[in-house]
Amino acid sequence: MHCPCPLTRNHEVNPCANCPVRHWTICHALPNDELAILESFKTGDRVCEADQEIYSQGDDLDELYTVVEGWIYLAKLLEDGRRQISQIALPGDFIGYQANLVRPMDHSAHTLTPVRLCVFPRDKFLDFIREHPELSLRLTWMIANYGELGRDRLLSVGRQTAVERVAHFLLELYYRVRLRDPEPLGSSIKMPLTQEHIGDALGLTSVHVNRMLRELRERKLVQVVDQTLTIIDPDGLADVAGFDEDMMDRLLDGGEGFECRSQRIE
Amino acid sequence: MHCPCPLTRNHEVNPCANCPVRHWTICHALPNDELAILESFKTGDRVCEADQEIYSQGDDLDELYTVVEGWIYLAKLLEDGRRQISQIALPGDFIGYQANLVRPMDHSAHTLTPVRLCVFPRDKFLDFIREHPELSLRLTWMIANYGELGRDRLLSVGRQTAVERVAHFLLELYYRVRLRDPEPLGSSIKMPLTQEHIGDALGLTSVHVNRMLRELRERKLVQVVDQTLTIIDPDGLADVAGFDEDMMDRLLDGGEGFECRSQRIE
DNA sequence: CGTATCATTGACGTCGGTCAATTCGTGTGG
DNA sequence: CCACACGAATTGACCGACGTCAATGATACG
Repeated sequence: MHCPCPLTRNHEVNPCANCPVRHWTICHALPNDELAILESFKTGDRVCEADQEIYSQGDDLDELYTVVEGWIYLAKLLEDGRRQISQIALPGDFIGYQANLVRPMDHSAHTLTPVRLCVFPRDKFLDFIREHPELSLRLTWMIANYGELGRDRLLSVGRQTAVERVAHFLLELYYRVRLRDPEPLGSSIKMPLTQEHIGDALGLTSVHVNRMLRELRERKLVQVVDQTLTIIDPDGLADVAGFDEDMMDRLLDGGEGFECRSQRIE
Repeated sequence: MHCPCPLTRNHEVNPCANCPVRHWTICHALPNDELAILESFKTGDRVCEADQEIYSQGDDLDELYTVVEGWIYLAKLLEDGRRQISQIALPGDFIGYQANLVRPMDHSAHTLTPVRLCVFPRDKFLDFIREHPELSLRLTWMIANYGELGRDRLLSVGRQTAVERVAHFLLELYYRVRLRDPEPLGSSIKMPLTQEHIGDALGLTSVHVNRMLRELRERKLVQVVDQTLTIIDPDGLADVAGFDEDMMDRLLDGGEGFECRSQRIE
């Protein structure tokens, strides 16, 4: 099974060298002159509309994706329909990966906006990775990173109050977007999420998310209007969110160095 | 900084070939005749008492550990002391790893019982891994697995009721222990956790955990007495916990095959 | 024995959920 | 151009799951 969206194979149109997310994803591990390695491994591109299921919990997926453009949410469902959003995937994120690649997917991926995906064949992936240690380390970096974000969220959902959770969530999103697009034009970003999405990410109902957003607005910390998130008072918000320095550093660490290199220098 | 427990360097005492967790941890990736690779990389063993901090949130750790014996919990703290346990680490688990190995630890590790750790040097770790692709893939498998367990817990904490959470937690623990020690002697395991630990793992108070344990006991599903967990009705419990087949499979997947091999066979 | 830790239980309070009504914006068809 | 439908946001009234506080046992330990 794979995403039903149309696949384009013309790599010429989007050579990896021009890829907008090159440095936010796995490919960052490759120097310019080795980019061809991934370019030849890549299957092609898929373009999906907003509000579409890329894969569903239970699917036997045969691809892996890098998000090139657009927003996606990853979610797990209980049998009666209760939903937990486990991650908001942004450009550069690598999705569809699981510890065991031959098992059915343990979560779903759903587009929030029109999306462009870079597609890799699943069955050859580990063999491919095995031959390229730098890619392997970079992959591990990314997977470990997603694990950390997940546990940050767990702390938030398990031990923070509703206002704190919402504040935390919005700040995290804000910095993740900013990392990818560091234009200093105001402190606003486009955020294509409904209050129900936010609730499903935080273990709250949309009604209560609404109340918390009102509170944050009245306290002049943050504003969400018309799918636009504006951070009015970053410090005040960080305060409510329980964001410490280290959390901030970790969020803004794109794995630049990235560890296998910075480690060498030590 | 490293764990203050005494370090023994006499590898002769515990050669890797006799290691009890050999097949539950990274080392599983190595065939017998290559075990020496890890044996020479290993720093030594550390033995810690119960109720001791192996490393703390904020520490600059210079080691990495495989749990050889004993139980450990990993936790994150908010500034005011609220605590979220993010993982119960059992023999075979690899702890201390983070996406960025040179950053201060984003969580703490605390022993629940006396513990024996297999110690690796942190600063040489990635260089070491880079040279051994099979280890690298196995590491990625483990890290990805921890991520999945974390997101399973997130679903539970975010979207399940208190009874469901407790049921889920106990079942997960039970199967994780059984995977390592598949003796069929009754359906009991030793579980060195207080009700407060369980609460901190599930976003509940110990008082409420107590009430839920009572309910589960009265419903004849499970019993916790004197640090011993007894599963009375596995199916009934799985029902309450919202455990599906796939979840079970995933829990019982030690990465045997493990994917890079089973993938080849496909 | 005195102290400490954990388990257990009851009384009561509150945070966040449920239900429902209203508004608003957008798109769509007549 | 207007009528209508639809989804999302917003708000109020009310409720219940879980937290808080406190008392009581039970067990271990020095």
